[in-house]
Amino acid sequence: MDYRATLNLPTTGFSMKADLPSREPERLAWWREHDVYARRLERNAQNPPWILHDGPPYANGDLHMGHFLNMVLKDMFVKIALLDGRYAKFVPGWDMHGLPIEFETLKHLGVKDFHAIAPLELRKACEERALFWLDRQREQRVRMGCFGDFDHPYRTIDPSFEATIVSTIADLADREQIYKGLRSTLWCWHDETALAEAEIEYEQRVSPSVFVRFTANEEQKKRILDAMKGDSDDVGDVAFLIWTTTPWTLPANAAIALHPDAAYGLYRVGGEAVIVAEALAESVLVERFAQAEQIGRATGAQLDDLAVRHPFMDRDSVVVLAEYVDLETGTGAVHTAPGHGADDFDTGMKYGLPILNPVDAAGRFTAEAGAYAGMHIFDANANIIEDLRASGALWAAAEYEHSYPHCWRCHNPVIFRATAQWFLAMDQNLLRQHTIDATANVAYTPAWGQARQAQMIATHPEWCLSRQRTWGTPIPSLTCASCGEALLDARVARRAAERFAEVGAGAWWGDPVELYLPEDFICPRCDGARFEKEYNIVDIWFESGVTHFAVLGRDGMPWPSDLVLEGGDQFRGWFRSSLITAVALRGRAPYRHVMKNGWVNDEEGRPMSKSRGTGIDARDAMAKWGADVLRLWAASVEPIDDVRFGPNIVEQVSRVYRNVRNRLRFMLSNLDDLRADGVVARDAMEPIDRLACGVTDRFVTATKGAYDRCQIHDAYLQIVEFESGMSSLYFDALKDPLYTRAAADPRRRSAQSALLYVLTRLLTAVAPVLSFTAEEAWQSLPAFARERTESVFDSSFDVARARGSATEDDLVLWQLLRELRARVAAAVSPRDYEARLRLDVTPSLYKRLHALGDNLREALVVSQLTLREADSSDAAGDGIVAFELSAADGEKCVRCWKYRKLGGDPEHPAICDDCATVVRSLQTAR
RNA sequence: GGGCCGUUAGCUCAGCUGGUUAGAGCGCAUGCUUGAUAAGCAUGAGGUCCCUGGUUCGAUCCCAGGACGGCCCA
Repeated sequence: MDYRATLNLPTTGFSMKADLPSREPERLAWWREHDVYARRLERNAQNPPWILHDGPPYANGDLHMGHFLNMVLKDMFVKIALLDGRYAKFVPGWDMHGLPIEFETLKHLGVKDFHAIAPLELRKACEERALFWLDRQREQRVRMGCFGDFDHPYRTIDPSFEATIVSTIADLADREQIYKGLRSTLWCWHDETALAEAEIEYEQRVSPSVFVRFTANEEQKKRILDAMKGDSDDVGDVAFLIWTTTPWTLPANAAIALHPDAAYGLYRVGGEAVIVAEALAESVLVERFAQAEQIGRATGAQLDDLAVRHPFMDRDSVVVLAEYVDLETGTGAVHTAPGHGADDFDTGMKYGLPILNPVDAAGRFTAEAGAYAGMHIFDANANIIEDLRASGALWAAAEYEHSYPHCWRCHNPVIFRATAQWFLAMDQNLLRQHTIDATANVAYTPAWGQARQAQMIATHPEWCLSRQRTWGTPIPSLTCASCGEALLDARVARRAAERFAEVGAGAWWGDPVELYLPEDFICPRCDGARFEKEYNIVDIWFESGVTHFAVLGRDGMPWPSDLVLEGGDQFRGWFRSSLITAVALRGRAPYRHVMKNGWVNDEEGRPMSKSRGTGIDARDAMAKWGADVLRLWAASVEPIDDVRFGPNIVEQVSRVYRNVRNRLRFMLSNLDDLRADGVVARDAMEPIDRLACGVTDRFVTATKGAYDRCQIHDAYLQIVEFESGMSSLYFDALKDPLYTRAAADPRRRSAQSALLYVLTRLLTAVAPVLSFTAEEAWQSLPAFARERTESVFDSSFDVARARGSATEDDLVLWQLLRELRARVAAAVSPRDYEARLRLDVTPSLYKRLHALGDNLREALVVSQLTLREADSSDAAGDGIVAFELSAADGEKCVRCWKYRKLGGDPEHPAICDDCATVVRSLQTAR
C-alpha cells in the first residue's frame, strides 16, 4: 500500500521560482491599490515622526545603479521606521532647473546658440524636458519598490519652491550675507556662464607649456642686479623666466609672483642672465644649466617691488610675493594675471594690481588684448607662442598633459574670468565658522564624515550664486538706470517671492520692473528711481540647498530632518549647500544625521560610466534580475563603502535569494492547513518549538538593533545566519512530526504554531530589504494570520512583546543541538533513522537535554535515543561524554521511515503503531 | 600634486580595546537524500590577513613608508 497520501506533505501557492521581473509589478499594483504606505503612515500618525529628507536627484537621464543603491537604502530606512511605528513620511524630490537640462533641451530643440531663443520659450521647453525625466525617474524609483509620497514630490520648479528660493535670498539679503563683487570666477566660455566649484570635472588635457622671458629695461636691470648683488658689467639682458600652460592669459599679466622665502638665482647663460628659483634652476635651464654661471642670488622677499617689462604689452610686470608659489614645477616665478585665476586675483587685490580681463563671455579676446582681439583664447595660444618666439621672449615650449578643470556639462575646458557676480559671503556674520561648528551637533556615518564636512566648509571659497543662463530661478536684483548700481533688496525679493508663488518664476522675464518695486523705492547710491531687472539665475546648488526650508517644518515633518543619505560626493554638494543655508538663517544644521553611501563600481572596482559602456541602467537591471535581488545585493555589500556591481556578483546574490525564498516556502507550505483554532500558545508549545521562537526573538532584536544603528549590512548577515541555522536544524527536526502525525496532532500544531511565529517575525525583519518577496510571502500566509495585518508593512518588529527571547543558555543549547545533529548527519552508517544514539552527558547538560523530551530525538533525526547522565568528568568541554551511533532496533516503517517495531496492526504490516493509528483515523474519518 | 577612504579565502563580507587552529554565506569538490527536489543535509579543499620596515614577549589588528583602487579637490 502507498501511504504517501496519508501524509501531510507541504503545499503552498508560493512558488519556488521567483520570476521577479514579471511578478514584482503585480505587487506594486497591489500596494498602490491597497494604499499600503499611506494607510500605515496614517496609523503611525500619533507616534513620533522620523523623517529622512530626500536629496533631490537631477531630473535628467535614466537612473543608474548608483541611484539604485542610494534610493533603495533610503527606502530601507523609511520602511524600518514605518515598521517601528514611526511617522516616517517620505517626500521624494527632484532637482529640475539648471544647465544640464537647459543644455539637453537646446540640443533636443536643435538650437545651437541659446541667445537665439526667447527666454520664456526656452524655459517652457526646459520644463517639458524636466517633467519628462521626472516621470521616467519616478517610474523607475517606484519600480524599485520605494515607498513615499510619489504623487506629490517636491520639485524645484514648483512655484512654491521657487518662492522659497527667492524668499531665502531675501532673508540672506536682510542679513547682508549677499553681495555683488568682481571676482575671478570659474567660467565656461562655451555655455557663457559662471560656474560653481561643484560644476567642475577634472579631465586630462594637453596644454602648451611655455617658458617666457620677462626682460628688464636698463633701469629695472640696474635695480635687479643691485638686489641680487650681481656683477653689473657685461651681463647682457636680464629677465625673469616664468612658466605657464595658459599662454592666452599672458595679455592679462600684471605681475610675477615669487615665494618670499625661496632663494632665487641669477644665472648667466650665453649672452644674457635669467632669474629662476635655485631649487628649479637645473630643471628649467636643462642642458644650458651646464654652461650657466650663477652670478647673483636673493630671496623672494628681497626682490619684492622690482619690475620688468611685459614681453609684448606696453607695460611693466611687477614682482610680488605669494605663499602659494610652489617650487616643484615651473620656475618659481609665477606669471600672475589677476583676471584669470583665484590665487592671482587675491594677489592682485592685495597689491592693487589692475584686474585685466581682455576676454569676453564666449572666450574671445576683446580689443584690450591688442593684436589678438577677436580670436578665441585657445586658438590664440599658437599665435601668442609664435609671436613670443619671433620677439625672442620665448625660452622654451613643449606640450604638457595634466588634469584640468572642465565644465561638467559641455566638457569644454573652463577658464577663470573676472566678472561681477552675486556672492554669498562665507565670512560675513562668522558664517563659515558657525557652519563648521554646526557639524559638531550632527551624527556622521561614517564618523570621519564630520571632519570631511568641516574641511569642505573651511575651504569653501566665496559662493558664487549667479549664473548667466535662462533655466532657473531669477535672482531678483535690479540695476539703477541712473548710476548703474546693482541692487539686491530684500523687499524686492519678497515681492518676487509672492509673485513667483502665484505664477512661477518665469514671470520675472515678462513682468514690468515696477511690479517688483516697493513704494518710493529709490537707489540708495544716487536716489534714482528708474530701474532695470537683472537677468541672473541662481546656482542650482543653492536651490537644492533650500529643500529643507521648502519641504520640512510642515505636514507633520519637523525641521531638522532625522537623516539624510547621499553619495559621498555630496559632502561638497548638497550636504554642504543645505548646511550653509540652514546655519545662515537658523543657526543650526538642517539634519541630525548625515550618512553617505559608497560609489558603485564595476566588478573590477573601476568606475562605472555610461560613456565607457560599463554603466548599467537601474531599469535594465531590474528587468533582468528583479528589484528584490538587487535590493538584497545592496544589503549584501557594505553600502557605506564603495561597492562593486556586475552580472557575476548578482548571480551570487541570486543564490542567496533563492535560499531565503526556499526557506520561506518551506514554512509556508507547512502552514497551509493551520487555522486560528489550531494555534498553540507559546507557553503550551513543545520545548523545542519554544526554543525556536526564543531564538527568533533574539534574531529580531539583533536585526532591529542593526537597523537602528543604520547597519543594513549587519542585518543582512544576521538574516543569512538565522535562516540557514533554522533550516539545517529546526526544519529538518520538524519534518517527521509535520508530515507523519495526524493533521491536528498537538505535536504537529505546536510545530506549525512555532513555524508561523518564526515566519512572520522573519518576514517583518526582511521586509525593509526584500520588500516584494516579504509581501508575496505574507499574502500566502493562512488568512487568519493576516486578519489585522493585510500587508507585511502593517506588521511591526514587536521587540517589546518578545518576552520569550532566548537566554544565553538557550543559545548555547541551540548551538549544541546543531553540532549534535551535524555529527549524526556526518556519520557514514548507521545514520539518521537507521541509527540509535547513545548519548552520555554531564549532569548539568543532562538536565537541559532531558527537558527537551522526545524533541531531542526529533532534532537529532534518529530512530531511538538513549540519554544518560554520566558520572565521569567532561573531557571535551561541551558536556558530551559519549556519543555512539548503533543500528536502530526494529525495521524501517515505510510510512514514517523511522525504525520501529512493525506489524502491530495486522491490516498495516509495513508500518509502525503510531502510523497505523494515524492511517486508521483517516480511514474512519472518511 | 593635496585631503579623505579602502585593500582579510574564487566572490560578498565578519573579525570588539593587539595573544583565535583567522570565521560566515555563496561558489567549488566529495558523499547522503529524493516526502522543501531546477530543493535539502553533511564533509572537505581553498588565506605570506596588499607589500616593506618599526613598536612589542607576541600584530590581520598599533606606527611609518610604499603599491594598488576609489572619492573629493588643485
